[in-house]
Amino acid sequence: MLIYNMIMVKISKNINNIDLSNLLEDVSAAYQIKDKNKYKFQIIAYDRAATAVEHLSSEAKDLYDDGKLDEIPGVGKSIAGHLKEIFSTGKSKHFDELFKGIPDAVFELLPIEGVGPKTAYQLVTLLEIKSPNAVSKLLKAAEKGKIEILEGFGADSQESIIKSIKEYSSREKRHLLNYAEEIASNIISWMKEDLNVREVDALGSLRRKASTVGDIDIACATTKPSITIGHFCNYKNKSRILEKGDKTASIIIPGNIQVDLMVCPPGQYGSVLQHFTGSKHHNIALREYARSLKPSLSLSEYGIKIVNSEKVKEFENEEGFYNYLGLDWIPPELREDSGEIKAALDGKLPDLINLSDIKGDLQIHSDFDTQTSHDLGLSSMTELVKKANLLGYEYLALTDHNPSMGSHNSSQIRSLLQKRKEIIDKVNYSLDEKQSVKYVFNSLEIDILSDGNIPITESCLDILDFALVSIHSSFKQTKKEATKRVIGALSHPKVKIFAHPTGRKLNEREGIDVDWELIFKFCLKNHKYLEINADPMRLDLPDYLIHEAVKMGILLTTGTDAHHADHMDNMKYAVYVARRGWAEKKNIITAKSLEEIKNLLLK
DNA sequence: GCCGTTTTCGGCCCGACTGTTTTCAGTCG
Repeated sequence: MLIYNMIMVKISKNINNIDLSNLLEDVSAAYQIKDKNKYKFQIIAYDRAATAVEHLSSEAKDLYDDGKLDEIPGVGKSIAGHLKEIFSTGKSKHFDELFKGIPDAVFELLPIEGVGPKTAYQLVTLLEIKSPNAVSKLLKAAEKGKIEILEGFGADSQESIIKSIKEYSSREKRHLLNYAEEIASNIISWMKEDLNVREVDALGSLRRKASTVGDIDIACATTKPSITIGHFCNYKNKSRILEKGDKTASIIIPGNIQVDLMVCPPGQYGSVLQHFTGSKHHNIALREYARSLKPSLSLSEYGIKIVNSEKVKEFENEEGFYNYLGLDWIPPELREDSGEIKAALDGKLPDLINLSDIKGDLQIHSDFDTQTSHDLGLSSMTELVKKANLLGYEYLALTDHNPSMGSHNSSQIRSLLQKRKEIIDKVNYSLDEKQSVKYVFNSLEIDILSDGNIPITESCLDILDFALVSIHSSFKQTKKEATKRVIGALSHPKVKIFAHPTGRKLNEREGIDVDWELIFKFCLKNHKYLEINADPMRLDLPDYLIHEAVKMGILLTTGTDAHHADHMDNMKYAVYVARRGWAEKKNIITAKSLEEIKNLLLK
């Protein structure tokens, strides 16, 4: 959480969406401190605007430059006016007035779990905590026992503040999807040992297959709720119990990972699944839709009821829940409030791609030594083909990195690639009727240099069936430079695929800043394909860009970027992201047959 | 302050849990 003055310093240069979203959250917090009831709807409005800005697929500053600020859903005339004032003058009179009388330290405390605006304000004023370093000052005060003697606080709340601050400072980043899946599967196995448990599922962002997962959510249908909650709290690997009630419980496991459990009788499992899968925004939109029906309906984890009535209709499964609202069942990956409710109402939900549709893997690294500056693969071409057969693929592409430019001249590169081609040809000759694999593409993953050139001559490119290009350096170029760079590299006729397009690494670095609309148009016109990289650390293209690409009719490919035969099992992660981007079988070239894909890649 | 398959006015998602309280406010998801 940034404080207003710190943001103001940045504004004169370039304020990004995260800063802006934090600012709007601070405005909401300020209203909550001033008068929660009086400003009830302003609070809702600013919270929504904050979320909307956070989830924008383009920078708010760019929208401002184009005069499109008030096109953001949830940002109306008033808020757009304040933002315009900030973008043009560096400050907002209205916000200045609002923040008057609220110490900066208050906003510093808001990220602490369990400390909201009111509590933060109480603590800061009663203990006279000053910015900066308000969090560590609060911790010191707590450890000296200064909180428990304050009115409205006690020993328990003091203890929980201490624990929260310690967790907050050592708080792990969000977890990668594959790691979260592993943790969840251990806990699900544990829950199945309780014989009262009828159903158990991982929910929340994990069930929606988001790229990163914060808390792990689990739901259980059980005949004996209290026993099941107790069993959960006895999980052998827990660090501590965060809370334990009749219907929910939360524990912390090593690594500071929070696991939440919700239990219910089997007859309510459908509504519990729905509720706990979220997303929060999907649920809010769904409830608003339900309220707009006649008669007006109210949704909760217990089921559906007519507003102001008592009787709740229960659902054993989710299909029943959605159908009761006149909607098709919505796959969890789509539940982000990005048009899925309207589509479900109109019977126009996409027929999402499945892992079983995938017929090949178009990014794999072998152990052939291309004398590259990047990592070599660890498995031989034969091992990789064997694995592809196990997966039932029709084809795969060997896409080793290009030879390093510093230590090779053009003719050395040429002879290296010629030798490699002969080996791949032999592998192709060795394929027979008994194998599912019919063809191994001779390809290469080539660096895009910072000026948009590639370190391979046209005559070397001719040795290949086709090439991938990707960015491994100079991530901080301006949007204009980077866009030109990418289009330059994609312009070679042999180059067909733009691999891990943003170059992001989850929890490590942001991707490049480019004009995606321009690049998408170029790909569409020139028959270039955007990769969905399955490496759990990349998942690149990201889901929201896939959605944009799908809407434009651009074809995408999937590749695991495997550097070992075992990594080829990661294809499911590419499919998850593709589904989150509304991709159908027809949008993905690796769902096409060998003959079809040859037409796309070799022409 | 936002917004429209009910609306340009009159609504605005829903409930669990905790701590400090004697009936509820704050926080969270």
